[in-house]
Amino acid sequence: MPSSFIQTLKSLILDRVHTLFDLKLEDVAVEIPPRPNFGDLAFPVGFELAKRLRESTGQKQNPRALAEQLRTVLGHPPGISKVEVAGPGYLNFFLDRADFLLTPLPLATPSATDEKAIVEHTSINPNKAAHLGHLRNAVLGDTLVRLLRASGARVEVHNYIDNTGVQVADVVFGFYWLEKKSKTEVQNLPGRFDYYCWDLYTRVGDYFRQNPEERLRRSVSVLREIEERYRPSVTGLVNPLDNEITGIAEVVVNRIIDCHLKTMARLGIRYDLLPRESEILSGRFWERAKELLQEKHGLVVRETEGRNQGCLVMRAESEPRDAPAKADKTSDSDEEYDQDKILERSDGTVTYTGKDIAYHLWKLGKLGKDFCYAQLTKDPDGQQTWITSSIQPPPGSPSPPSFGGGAYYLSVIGSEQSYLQKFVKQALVELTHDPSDARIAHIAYEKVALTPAAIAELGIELSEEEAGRQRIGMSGRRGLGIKADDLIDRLEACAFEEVATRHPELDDARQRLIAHQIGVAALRYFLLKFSRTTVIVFDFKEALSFDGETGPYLQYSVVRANSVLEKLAASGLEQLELASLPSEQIASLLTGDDGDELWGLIYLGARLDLAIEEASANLEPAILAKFTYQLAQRFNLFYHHYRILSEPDIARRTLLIGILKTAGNGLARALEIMGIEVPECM
RNA sequence: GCGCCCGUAGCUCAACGGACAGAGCAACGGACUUCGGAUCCGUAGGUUGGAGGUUCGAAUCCUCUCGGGCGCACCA
Repeated sequence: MPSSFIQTLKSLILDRVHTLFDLKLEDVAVEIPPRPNFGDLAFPVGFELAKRLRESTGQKQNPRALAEQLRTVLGHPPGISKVEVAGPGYLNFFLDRADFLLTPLPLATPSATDEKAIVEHTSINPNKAAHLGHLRNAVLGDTLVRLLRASGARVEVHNYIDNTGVQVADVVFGFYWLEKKSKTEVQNLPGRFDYYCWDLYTRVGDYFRQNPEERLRRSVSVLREIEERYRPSVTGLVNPLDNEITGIAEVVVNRIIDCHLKTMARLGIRYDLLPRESEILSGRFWERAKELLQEKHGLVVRETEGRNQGCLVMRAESEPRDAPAKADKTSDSDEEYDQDKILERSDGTVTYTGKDIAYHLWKLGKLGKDFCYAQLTKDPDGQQTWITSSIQPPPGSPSPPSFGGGAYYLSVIGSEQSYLQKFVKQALVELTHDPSDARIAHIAYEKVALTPAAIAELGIELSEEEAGRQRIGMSGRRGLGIKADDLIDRLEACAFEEVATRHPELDDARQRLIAHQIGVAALRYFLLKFSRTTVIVFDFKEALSFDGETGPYLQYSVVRANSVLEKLAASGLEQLELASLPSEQIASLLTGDDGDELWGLIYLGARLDLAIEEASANLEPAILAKFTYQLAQRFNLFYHHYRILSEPDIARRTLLIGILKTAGNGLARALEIMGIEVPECM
């Protein structure tokens, strides 16, 4: 694999440092200088050298003088026009602009391997409509997938379905006891099923707040019943549909999954596999995982006394493994917490953490078990989505691809679950003997919150305490949130209004397509521009805006570039290949103030690969989002500053067109990774 | 009590330990007889919550402190 241009320069510097100062540095820092007159690549190597030489010789050295010494032995690296020493000890490299434009040097190289990555995202409880908080998860996850694929990785996308949890049980309780509906009635309920469940779920929550004893008697029994159905017994599996309660659960889950997939498809988000929790139970994944865990001495313990008596627990890292549970744990007061994590309850059932460990072992191909699969959907473009199944597929069914067995995995899960995920990761790292635990990652992100004002706008009442707070997190449990489809509808409606007035000549279908593309761009960029650790405080005005730092602004830039190219093609103007120009001519056009400005755009566009690399390495799509916006700004400046079609000088015009194409292509590529389409016009 | 995240312009957010802390929004003032103004330019706005420390260099790392969020279930 060819190493990147930056890597080559680094090696050169390290080599010269070695011969000149007899010093072996492992690496040397590189940065993009803050101002163009500082060159294109800066190495603050003088400082590092001074420090290291002082450590080894005890003598103080001048960083700038050291950089100067280094400069004299660098020679003339290919692609570099000059090297300057600047500031208190920087080594600044100036790229050969014309050469670079004609044959761009690779600033970053894709870290392509043949290994399979498994990315899990979305994973919404299948009992209600998706809200904006869920969209943040899905858009982050989907963009990570696209980002990894852009760096050449093989990625398998999972959307985990917790079809046996309390949330589903609560809605089943609502249908069965509050509404007295039959399985068939639930199946045939007309209208938006996910919206119906959204309201029902809220009503169930209210009901349980008023009748707490009902929760214990009814809902928990529903939960147990659902779990029982999927737990293999000596008589084998029971068909869940045979029973009214589990039948309702099955219907709810299937109908909601269908809604969620449709919602996500609007944003261009798809999945390869939907692993269901029921199959983790019926496939006895936990039993196998438990065996593996117990083979590791001291990793898990069956408590014989204390508050966790009878449970299988995993010791917190902070506590010594072999130590018995603290004696005073029975007398724990309210303010003292037990750090250990229960994996198996005293009644023998497994907790979420236990199931998650088993599931993730399977993801890495370390469980020694597999699911059965059924094809769920097949799109016209051939893309298939599969779902796990409790039964062997009938003969003649399409055979599934090989799922699981990834070299590593990334799970997009809210940061409020960090504590839990720490245990999952700890278990996984121990069981897989993989010291590179960075590749088993919980991608934590913060929630989308609402202001009390926005909640009031939704017509939801708050307690006095909450109304005084600055922001309140979305909660499906309380029906507190912006429903995903509502927001997408609103965005598309706003965009449609604009498109219809700007382009009355287009037919309705095309107007709607463009409005859809713009709405999705606004939403996806809005969710991506914040770094993962930032709590997004939702603001209608900001989210519905198409001006400034928004997705539509990015699209508009590409549309402008495309429009110039169309006009150019139609104009019959004489066109030359950029490569046909003498490089001295290009060089002179890229000199001076004008040249600096043009070069700035060329060089920024070339750094897209660096941004992609950085975003992948940090698993932070916001890095790419911010970069793309910067590139679009720069492009718009260029667009405004230079008339391309009316440029009389053909050499200059050729250069401008070349730059426009490069920048436009770069922007389009970045948008593709963010899942944003380029409309035909805007 | 313990753990994690966050305090940067009026508001919302950026800034691999590097050179003078940058954008958008809001405000105000401008832009060629348009390759489309969903654009561009300018003005104004900052002791990076506070105090110490490490470093040639700190918004960034360490300690303390103040303020906010989230966790710490035989729920997920």
